[in-house]
Amino acid sequence: MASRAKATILDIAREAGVSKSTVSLVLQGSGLIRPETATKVRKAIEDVGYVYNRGAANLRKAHSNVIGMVINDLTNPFFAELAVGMERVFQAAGVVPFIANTAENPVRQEEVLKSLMEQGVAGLIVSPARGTTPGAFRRIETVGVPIVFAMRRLPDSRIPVITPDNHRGAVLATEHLIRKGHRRLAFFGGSSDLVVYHERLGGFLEACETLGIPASDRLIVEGETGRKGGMACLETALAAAEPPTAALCFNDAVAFGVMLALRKRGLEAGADFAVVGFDDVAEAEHYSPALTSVAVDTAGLGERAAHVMLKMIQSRTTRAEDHIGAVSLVVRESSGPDRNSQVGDAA
Amino acid sequence: MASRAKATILDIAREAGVSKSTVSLVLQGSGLIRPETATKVRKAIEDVGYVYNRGAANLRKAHSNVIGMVINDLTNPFFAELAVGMERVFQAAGVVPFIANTAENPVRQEEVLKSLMEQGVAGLIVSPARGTTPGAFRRIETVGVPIVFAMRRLPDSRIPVITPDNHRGAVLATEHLIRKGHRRLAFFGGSSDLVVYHERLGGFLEACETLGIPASDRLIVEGETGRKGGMACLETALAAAEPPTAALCFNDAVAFGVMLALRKRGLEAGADFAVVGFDDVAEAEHYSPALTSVAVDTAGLGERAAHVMLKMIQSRTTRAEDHIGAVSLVVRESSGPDRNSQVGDAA
DNA sequence: TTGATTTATTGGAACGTTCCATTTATAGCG
DNA sequence: CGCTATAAATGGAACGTTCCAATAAATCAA
Repeated sequence: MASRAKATILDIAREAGVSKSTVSLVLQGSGLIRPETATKVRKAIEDVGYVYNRGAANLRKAHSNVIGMVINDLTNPFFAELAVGMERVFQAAGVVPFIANTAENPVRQEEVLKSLMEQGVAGLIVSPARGTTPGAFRRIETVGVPIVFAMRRLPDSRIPVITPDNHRGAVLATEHLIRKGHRRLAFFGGSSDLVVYHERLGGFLEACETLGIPASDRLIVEGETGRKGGMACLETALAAAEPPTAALCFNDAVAFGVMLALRKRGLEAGADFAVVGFDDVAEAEHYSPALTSVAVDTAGLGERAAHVMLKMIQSRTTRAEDHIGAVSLVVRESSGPDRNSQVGDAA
Repeated sequence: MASRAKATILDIAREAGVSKSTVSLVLQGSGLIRPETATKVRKAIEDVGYVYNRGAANLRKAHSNVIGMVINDLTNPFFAELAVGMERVFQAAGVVPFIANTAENPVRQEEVLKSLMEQGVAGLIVSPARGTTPGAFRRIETVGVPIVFAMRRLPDSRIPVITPDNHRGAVLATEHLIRKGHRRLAFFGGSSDLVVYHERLGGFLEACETLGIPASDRLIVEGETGRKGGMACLETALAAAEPPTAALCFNDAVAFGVMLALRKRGLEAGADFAVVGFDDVAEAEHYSPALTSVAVDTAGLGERAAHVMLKMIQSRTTRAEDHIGAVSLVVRESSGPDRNSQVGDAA
């Protein structure tokens, strides 16, 4: 069964008693070949244990069927969900997505992108690593391979972006807290080298402004974007002279950290301190107390990104519109009313 | 800067005034070329916006630098951690891992494997989807591409496996529960089409046997391997005439589900019902109550798998030893003593 | 029958690399 | 100087496909 050297189209041709061209046609499912011949060829393919060499094929065809997904943190369930959404639509389109992880490391990202390009991908969907330099994608752009950014954008680049409406999400969440009677609010986590950070913080500030929370009653604590960062933020905040009674967190991971730190101090999220997260990962619903969070329809954004990519490939363009996904606030237990206030209306 | 058609080695040669062979040598970092020439060539490479065509190169070289990681469920943080461990060692070896998700779907797995093979991967690390047919990898084996299984094995295959010591882990966990005074024990979640299931269940049963828990006091509830499955298991168990007071769960996800269901009934894990998980995902430590679990050193297993793979590639063999990773029980809050028993010693 | 048309099949050049066997230039030695 | 040894650069064949143009075989119209 298993011949030593790997079988090629010529081996199949010999085995089936036809020409290599015929085999190639069969491989591509051309309707030009007589059904009986096709069957004969297919049998030969099976017999010699052939595996198609896409590299060789691409040498002639120029258009490959693989696209690269470059993700900055696979261990964040958020990005895994995003990947899953994309896969769904790519699979249907007969495109194979290869995922690569950059672990939030620009150098690693550079390597990964290089490798993907060398492999001849038809397109790239990227959630850029923090600290990506503005020129990191210029090379790829000039070559003409379509790129779309997912979830994160770079300061000023012409590359299309698929992202949730961060500003609006933050506004919704902040309004919710204020309506619950909170008057001293904090924004926890994230750092200003991320564009998303400015968008979310911007929404927070705007809502404060609109609903009359003076700057002196707002506390902004930058920090890491994981659980640890959230814990640190809470400690910092509670050490303040007039500590806040509620916080909007940069993302759910930070929120989980905050809740953890509260519990360590014998306080409970919701009753003693209101916490709102961002992203609404699956875990949020199952936490205790369940986390109020801004739902961004992660898988949906993934699908959208994939669609945009397919369209770009098809129309051989490198430009596309940005897409800002709708968001909604999912109110759960972690965002109770201010215990000292008598307002607390329903959502 | 950006020429229309994509630049090849010949364009560089023309630009730099050398032959294509020289360019090729430079590309491979050969020491045979004069440093000044190399510099000249490198400049030309930059100028024409060249991207290396690995497909064409592999046509001659036969050995590629990419390996495929095929993972059955990316959204399970457990597998993401595994992937991260692998990436660490591959990166150091100059190998690029491409990750593909099968979403626990054998058909999808088939497609993904085919694609990876066509791409000419040097090796494959696979955590097979549930329901994988025994013959699914025969094709790849006969071609001679090295495969290693991670975390899961197939009923009888000669493919090397990297897996934690599931049996021992289950024994440790079960002994722990019995020492805490529990006498009616349950095993929750998983199903018998998974080899892991039999290993873990086997450890559970052995420990029960050894420490004198009669079969009549053991309850085995199969179920899905996620949160939902865990919730269902608990309901089933509590409906029994003589419900168990403690459970070893197939994995942490099931355990989280059980804890959730307990909370819904106003019970607390640890105080009212002991719960032990398996895998010790990062989340376990941060849950409330913190989950007692069998730690399997996920990232370590990933690294090990990657090392085995590299060795196989290097020695062009398709065989390697299995590797059973050490496990340890991490005792946290979710596994309290039986409230009706007076035993409850320390770990 | 002949020529035109359709249906199946085929040879060969091209794709962008690598690598062997050569060639050319440079240096070393007596 | 001539000769060999070493260093640097090069041409050409090969890798496994695709696809165009060409051929061969079968069918049809007149």
